[in-house]
Amino acid sequence: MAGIKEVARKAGVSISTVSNVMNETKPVSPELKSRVMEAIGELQYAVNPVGRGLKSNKTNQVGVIVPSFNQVYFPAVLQGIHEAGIKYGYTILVFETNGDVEQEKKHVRFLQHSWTDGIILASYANRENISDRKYIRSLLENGNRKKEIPVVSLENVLDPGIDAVVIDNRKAASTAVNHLISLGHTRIAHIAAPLRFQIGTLRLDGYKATMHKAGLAVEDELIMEGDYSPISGYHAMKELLKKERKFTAVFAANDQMGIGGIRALLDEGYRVPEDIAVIGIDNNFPSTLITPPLSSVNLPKYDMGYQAMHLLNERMKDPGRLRCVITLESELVIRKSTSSDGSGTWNLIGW
Amino acid sequence: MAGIKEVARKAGVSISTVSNVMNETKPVSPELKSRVMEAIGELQYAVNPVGRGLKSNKTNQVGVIVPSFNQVYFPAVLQGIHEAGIKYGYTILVFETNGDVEQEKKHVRFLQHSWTDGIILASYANRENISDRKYIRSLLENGNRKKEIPVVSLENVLDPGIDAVVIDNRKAASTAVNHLISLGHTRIAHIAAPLRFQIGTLRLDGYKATMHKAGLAVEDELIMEGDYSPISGYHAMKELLKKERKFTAVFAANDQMGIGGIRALLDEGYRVPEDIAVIGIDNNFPSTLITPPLSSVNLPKYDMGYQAMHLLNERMKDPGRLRCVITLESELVIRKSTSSDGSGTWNLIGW
DNA sequence: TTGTAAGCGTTATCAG
DNA sequence: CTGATAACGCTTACAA
Repeated sequence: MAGIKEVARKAGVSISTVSNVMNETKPVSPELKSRVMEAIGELQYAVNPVGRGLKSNKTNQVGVIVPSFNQVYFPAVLQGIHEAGIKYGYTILVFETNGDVEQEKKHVRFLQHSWTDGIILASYANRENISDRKYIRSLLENGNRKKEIPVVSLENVLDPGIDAVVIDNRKAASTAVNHLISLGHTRIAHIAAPLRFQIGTLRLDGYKATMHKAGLAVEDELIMEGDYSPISGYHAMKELLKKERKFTAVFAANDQMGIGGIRALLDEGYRVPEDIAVIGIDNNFPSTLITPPLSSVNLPKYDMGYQAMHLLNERMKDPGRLRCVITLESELVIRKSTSSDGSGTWNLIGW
Repeated sequence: MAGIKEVARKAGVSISTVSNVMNETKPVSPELKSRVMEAIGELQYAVNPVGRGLKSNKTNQVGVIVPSFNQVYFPAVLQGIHEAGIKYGYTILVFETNGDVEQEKKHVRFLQHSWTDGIILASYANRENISDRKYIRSLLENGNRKKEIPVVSLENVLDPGIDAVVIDNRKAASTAVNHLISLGHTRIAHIAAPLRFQIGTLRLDGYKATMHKAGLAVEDELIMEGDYSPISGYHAMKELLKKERKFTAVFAANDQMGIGGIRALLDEGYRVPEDIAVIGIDNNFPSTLITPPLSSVNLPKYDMGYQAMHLLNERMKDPGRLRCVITLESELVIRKSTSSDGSGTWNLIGW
């Protein structure tokens, strides 16, 4: 693979002329331009991004940090990021944290030192935690001598100064709970997402507010905390079933826990939805495969990724830009885990 | 974020001394070493990989190109790659092709121009196709002026000269088919993976060979080609059901098509496995969620990724190394889609 | 053991 | 419009 020098030599021009042709930085006479183009073609020349990066202080790479590649959720987000990345000319460096904030910090520091142009971060940092708080501040004041590295947060508003792409978690929870209420349920339990995260507290808030609004009692006994995983939903449901208080419906803070919950109900001999109805949030394809398929609130996963990349691009173009939170819409999807009228088809497309 | 110069100034030494301390390239007196270390700590210095990359012609980045982030298969592979990448000091650039060879070529070319240190590639290129063949050759003879860029192929042996991590596809198919035969099936249909790829032909070969070996007839009428996707399995099964020839079992070349196939059977009123048994290959978690859960042949997805990264690392350390194909083991997993004795539990862990 | 200086491939400045 | 040259941050001969 040839370098700019070879091209210049072959075309009989200076390297600056080649550079100007490549980048259209300055006008070049048609004569020289065509000679350069020809040389480029013959030598299969392409700009070396490392050399350019050193000079321009830009790598055209963005780092993406997510808890897991293997959940059904983030792969879809990643698709959106990738697609938008192609559009805006960025390649994607991926990092998995396994939900460990220390790993997350390590990856962030690495990216900050790497002159990555930006970071998209689905963080597990906890604002209530002093050390995490310091880390979150560091996301704002990071950057090498030359420039700050912009960060876009996925799913939660990490800091008033950090851009974010989120959904209205209270509203999504409310949608789910209202659906259960509309079916006549009054005793509704909740399997919450981790309450040290915004997602957990906001969806819990939405659940409580909606219950109150409908004049229904919120009973702490009927709230169990999971960790997003199916197995945690399974155990949470088993715990709920041991309680004194009886319930006829469960709102799980995500589909994975909802699926685990349904498994627990079936294992204990309950019928879903006749005895106990279940709804989740996310609308992932596995939710359509189980029997009964899980009702859910659809989140625009692909779009979240796409918008995150878009937002990052905007900020990279204009660092002074006002900080911005993009809130995307969610939507109720009724399946048979709440209503026998609900859809029962498997989703066989897109995976 | 400080540069090497600031560190040198602060420590009162030359930049080469700082470099030597960082890289332990040459011995440095304890006196200076400690001064440098202190300066590094105070300034929070970390080597700038771009500058280093320009000089050393190494980026410590590997590109990973897969058909889709969103299938259940590759995310698990990606986890293995990521984990091994951390171990060996490489970060991961990801690219999605959507199964489009043109996109794949584009991404490969990009990586070759980027001075990526290596490429892990799950290719959709077709050796029978002239243009693809040329492309495959270019994987061998690529590289910039300074060095070749090693490629590790995932899942198929692209070229005798390219390292690969694969499974024994014939054997996996044979395992699946033998399982069906052991259950007494004699009329076994096959939903094949795309036959322009090795995976498709090898699994078909395994199917045919195993049938012959058991003295069973292979009937072309009972072989349908899918495209890996669940919906293609659905349609393939519908086609099979229209045939004159009847069958009592189906071997699908992957789980996704197997799932689609089961859906088709249920929609047409067949009982699985009583009327028709189904088995796939992959053993992905969604296969455990459907009713009846799909029997399968487990592929070591995580390990494939890990080994691919490992192999790439070996090659990067020693480009002259003999070319190598790593073949990983697969394993039968019996569920209720073939045998009512099979496992019926949902996999609630790891996703 | 330490420092000086060249050079990696590119862009940008500035003089012609 | 074109070309020579400095500079980006770092590593590495080579000189001291």
